Parts: sequence; structure tokens; C-alpha cells
Amino acid sequence: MTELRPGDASLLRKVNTKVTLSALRRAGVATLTQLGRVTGLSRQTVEAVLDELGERGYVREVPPDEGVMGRPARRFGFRADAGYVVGVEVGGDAIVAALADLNGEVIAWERAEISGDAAAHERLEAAERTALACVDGAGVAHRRVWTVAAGTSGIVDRTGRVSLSITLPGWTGVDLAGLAGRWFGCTALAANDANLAALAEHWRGSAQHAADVVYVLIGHRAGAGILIGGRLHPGRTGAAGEIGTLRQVGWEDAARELVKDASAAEVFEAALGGDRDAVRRVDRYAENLAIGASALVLAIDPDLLVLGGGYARAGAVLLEPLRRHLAELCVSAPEVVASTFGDEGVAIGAVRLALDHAEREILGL
Amino acid sequence: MTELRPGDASLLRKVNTKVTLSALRRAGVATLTQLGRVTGLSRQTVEAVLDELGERGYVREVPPDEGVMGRPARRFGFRADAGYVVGVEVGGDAIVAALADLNGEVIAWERAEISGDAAAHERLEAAERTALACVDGAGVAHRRVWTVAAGTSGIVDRTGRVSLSITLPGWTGVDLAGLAGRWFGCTALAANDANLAALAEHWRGSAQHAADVVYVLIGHRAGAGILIGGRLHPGRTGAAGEIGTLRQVGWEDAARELVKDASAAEVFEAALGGDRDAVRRVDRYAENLAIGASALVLAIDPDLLVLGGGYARAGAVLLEPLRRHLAELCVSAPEVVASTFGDEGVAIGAVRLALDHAEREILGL
DNA sequence: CGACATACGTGAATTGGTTACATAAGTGGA
DNA sequence: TCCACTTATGTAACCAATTCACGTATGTCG
Repeated sequence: MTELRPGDASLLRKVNTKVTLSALRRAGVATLTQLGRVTGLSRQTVEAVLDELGERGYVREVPPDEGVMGRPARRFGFRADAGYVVGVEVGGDAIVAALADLNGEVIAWERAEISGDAAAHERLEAAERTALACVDGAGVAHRRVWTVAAGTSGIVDRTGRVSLSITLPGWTGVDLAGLAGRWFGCTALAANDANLAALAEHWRGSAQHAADVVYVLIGHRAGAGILIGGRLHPGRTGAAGEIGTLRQVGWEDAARELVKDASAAEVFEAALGGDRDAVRRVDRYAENLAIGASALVLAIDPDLLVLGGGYARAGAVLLEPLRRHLAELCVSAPEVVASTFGDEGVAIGAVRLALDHAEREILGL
Repeated sequence: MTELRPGDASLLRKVNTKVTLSALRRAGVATLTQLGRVTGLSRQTVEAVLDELGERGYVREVPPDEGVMGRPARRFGFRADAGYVVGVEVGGDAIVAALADLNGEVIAWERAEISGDAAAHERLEAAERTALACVDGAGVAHRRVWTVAAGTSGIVDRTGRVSLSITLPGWTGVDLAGLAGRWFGCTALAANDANLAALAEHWRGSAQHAADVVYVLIGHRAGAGILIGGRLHPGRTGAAGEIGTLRQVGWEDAARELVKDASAAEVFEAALGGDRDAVRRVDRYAENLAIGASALVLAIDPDLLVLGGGYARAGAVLLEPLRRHLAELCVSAPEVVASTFGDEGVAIGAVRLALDHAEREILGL
């Protein structure tokens, strides 16, 4: 639980490296004096830390500013290109891969459609092709990829194996992390798609200021991801948030009912146009969604509920009735907002997960 | 979220004080060499830390062991009597107070019955009387009480105010922490009873090896407490786990149905004796309970589910059908066990919560 | 009473950090 | 061009916390 190791002097250097590095990354480019001010450390300490990071290739000196008063200060920048990470969504109908530098800036996207009926090995090959194409397209050498993270629907256990998938054929039992590790010969992680999407929203989306977040991913099938204290909460088996399987909740049938005789987009479109029947159907869908969401909200009592996934594009047409039904069901409903990222959320969350791992490597295991 | 403060040398001393103190408390009484071995610190460092703690009154030297080889080592012990904490359960029919030393050893118990209809001010006065009687009975001076924690049913917000109580008359809006602080003129905390009971199980009960725990407190009314990573998860408003309010869950009616025309104890007794009707009723109750519990389990995916509260005394008669129904409802049900502590769980959890606060004080804010 | 075992005490060395102050290297105006 | 001003750098002294090495103290055992 709590780390309870004794500390020798090198512990100090570790924490100060961490604060200095994070200050430098926030600032982009900074002088020793500036970093000293924001971190609260002395200039000399900052210099020593940066020297060390420079030798290890994580920090580079850039040309000084011109035309300023006084002696021009040496300026330093984080070498975001010292390494790269790849985030991949292995979805039902598409593979989405993102290549990002160590600042988390996405350098390249790659997307490939795939049939929902595709066999597991086809899906895996498509994922590998897409990931490789993404990296190759950006001209990044494979050995510069430090970590890969993959997100997929279904339950993913702590080791990164898909322990249960209902939607994808043959997907149950696939060792996604293990296989993804071979793509670039680096460590690989795998997690549930909704969990990663939640992480993305907390990182750069609509959940940045929330600590406890429930993310409801809706589309052909609904799932949920949970963040506690800003960190992923996968649960013992990786199944946290999989409330949809509870019969009383009715997420199973809700989507089916919505798209009985038209595409979801058509129904939302019609509802937006004021079509009575469509509005009623969307409201009914929102009500079903709210039942499951309220179970999560009552259990977790989160700061924020984020609605994402394909259907979330419907926006207020769906959001408003969901808020209404949720307020009826919960003692005190949290704020409900739409996801910032569309289809890219899962891949972005995967990038964040991979970065977490890569950053631990920089700071020294 | 993550602490990101720079560290000067005193940080080292802080973490080493922490590890040394915790090692000493685990050992009870120990020599410098022993502490050095278990903490990984040098004997000199341990000595310096213990000197400091000795000056501040938290550590005392005890007579050396006799009859051992070599020069007898100085032996040190944690002064558990340097301060005390009080944990109180302010329940529907009873007030339970526990006085504990800084090791968490309960020195004295005090219990008082109270009518469920008692007005808020009566309940508060009874709580104060009971807490004072507990401390006075043990002959501990009031100023030696460092922290008080109180647990009660209903929703308790972050400030320790009861923001909603359905069962206790006039209880909504009571500033429990604020009022309890006056009893001994010290800092006081308040939390939901189920949450505290969960904490107690994690501390010294059946949930010691579980990180994520759902504790279901059953009695006249059912509630739940949640531990994530071994720590309390109260949620934004303190309402985390209050799944019972969801209509579909049916916790509201479950208990009422169980005790339709007999006391709960009688029904459980009859079921244990093999009475067909009683068995059916208990099974029905377990099924209702399982629906709510499964919502929590699916949301959190905990390592362990603990069943506690008055009805939990029924034991296997209730536990077995609950396990069965839960397994039907959940993808992968966690282990289900009965609470170790009976009525005392909430007060013990309150002691633990108060200790957490007191310990932070020892280590220096 | 000496051999042995174990703990204690002291001083030097190391690491990491801070403060203080002299010095370097620019800008800007006379 | 030169001088005042501004800001950064370099260096030295010092402090805090920790560790290691080694000599000394204090007990037990045969």
C-alpha cells in the first residue's frame, strides 16, 4: 500500500529530479533561475539535476534568448523526442493508432477499418499493421518506441490479457499485452477501452479537474471506466464498471431497442429535428442508460460523469434527458458532460497509459 | 493529486522517522540494531531518530534484556500512552464509545442504549455523555485525548456534517464533527458508519489482505462502505456506496419483508432449524441483498465483500444464499465473508480514523 | 579470569542541498 | 565609446542526514 522504504540521500535527488523535470515540461523551455523559482529549489540544485538529465539525453540546451536585459541565461528544453510511445485502440470496427513523443504530443495517427466479424488473428494482424504503419509513416525507428499500450472492449486483466469479450469473436483469452510487446520489442500494456477513454478525459479533456470520474462509453454496447483519485481503477479482475451485465440495469437491450428500425444517427437526427417518436425513443434510451449510470454514481459518488463513445456525438439531445433521469435516481447527481475526444479518446488514453510507464523509466524505476 | 514538492534534507529525516516508528510499533520493544536491520537504516540513523522522538515524548527507553550474549543493548518502546483517541458510534438504538491508546489498543468501552425516536439533541447529549464516561472511567485526562472520530448512519460530508439521514429524526444537518470537537476540545472527524466498519475490517478484521473492499452493513436498513487501495472512499458528497436508494435495487423493502411478522433473529433462527418458510424468506432477502451488492461489485470489482451489521450474526444461513445469488449476478464474484467485529466495528473503525489523524500529528503535519 | 559476543561511541567520508558573494556578459543611454 | 545597470554564472563555505570503519565498553560462558 504505502511505500515504507527508508531513504538515503539519493532519494532527495529523485524527488527533485521529478519536480524539476515536470516544471521544465510544463514550461517548455526555461532558464535555471526560472526553474529554481517555480520548483522552490536553488539554482545550483536545478543545474545539477539538469546536468544529469542532459547526460542521459532527456534535456538539451537551446540557444539563449536575445535582446533581454542582463547576461543572457542558458535555456533548457525537455527532449520530447528522446523516445516515443504508441497508443492503440483495437476496436470492433476500427483500429486506431497514435504515435506520441514523450510530451504526449501526438505525432502521427493511423486508422484502419475492420469487420466486426473478423477473427482474432486478423484483428491482431490489422492492429500490428496499423501500429507499424503509424510509426513508419512518421519516420521513427522502431527501437525508439519505448512503450505500447492497447485498449480494447471487454475485460482485460492485470497482465493485459483479454479475459472476457462478448462482442469480438475469438477475442476472449487473447494475450493482448504480450502480443503487442512484440510489435516493437518493448514493454506493452493493455486495458479496457472505457478505462482508457476516462484517462484521456482526465489528462486533456473534460475531466481535467475531477479526481473521481465515471466515464460511460456508449455505442453498439455500453461500458464504463472509472478513475479514482485521477488514477485508473481497473478492479481485481479488470472488470470494474462492467455494470452493463446486471440484468436489472438493461444496458444490454437499451441500444438494441434504440436502433430497432433505423440507425442510431438517424434516430438522434430525427430527435434533434423534433420528431415526437424519435424524441421518445431517445428519452427511453437515456432512461435505461441512467439506471446503469446511477448504479455507478451511487456506488462511486464521483465528481463527474463523462459520456463518450459513438453515440455521444448526439450531444445535448441525449445529454439533457440523461441528466434529467439521473437526477431523479440519485440523491445528488454529479455534473454530466460530453467527452471532449471523439473516436480518438481510447487511443489517447492508451498513449497516456504508455507515457506513465515510460516516465517511470526516465525517473529510474 | 501527487505531491510535487521539492525536498531538502529534512525530508529524509521525515521518511526515516516514519519507517523507524512504524518498525518500532510493530516490534513493540526493540534495540537499535534490530531496528536498523528491519528498516534498512544504519544504527546511527535509528539512534538519531529515536533521540528526537524520545525528546518529543513518543519513545521511551526500557530496561535492557538480561542473560543474553554480549553487551546488553538499550531497548526502546513506543509510548502508546503519549496520547489517546476516541471512536464513537452514534447509532439508531445505541451509542458505542471506545477509548484507545496510540497503538490502537482499546483501553475502555462504554455503551448506552437510546431510543430510535430520540431527538437529535438527546442523541448528541447521549453521545457526549457516553464518550466522556468512557474516558473518565479509564482515568484519562481530557486533554490527553488527541482526536475524536464519530460514525453514524446517513450521508456525512467531507466537513463531518450529516447532510442526509433518513432513519434518525432531526439528524439531517447536524454538524457532528464540529460538535464532537467540543467534547474534549480537540479535532474531531465524522464519517458514515458503513465506511468506518469497512476500515475496521481492513485494519484488524477479515479484510486485512484486501485492497479494495465493499462492506455491506445490514440491519433495519442496509448501507455500504467502500475502501479503495485500503483507504476510505467517501466520494464527492460522502454518499459513495449508498446504492440502497436506487429503486431497482430494492434494499428499502428487503428488510421490511424479512421481518413482516417476526423479528429478524427469529426468522434466522427458524431458518437455521430448517423451517421451510423461514429458509425461503431468508433466501429471498439474500437475493434482494445480492442485487444491490452486485451493483457495487460490478462497479468496483473489489477484492472482497464483507457482510456486517446486526443481521450478519445470522452467519452461514445468510452468507451461503448471498454467495449463490451474487455468483449468478456477477461475471466474477469476489470472496464473501462475514465481518469479524460485531456491533463494535463502527467504533473500532472510528478509532482507526482518529488514529490516522493523530499519527499525522506525530510525524509533523 | 580470559575468550567471546554484542552493543556503543566517535570521527571521517559522501551525498545533496543552501547561502553568499565575486565575476561574467549582455543592454541601454550619455 | 564608455559606463551604469541588470541578470546569470562560478565558486567557496557551510549544513543536514546518512553511512562506514574502527576502537571501546560491557555483558556471558567456560
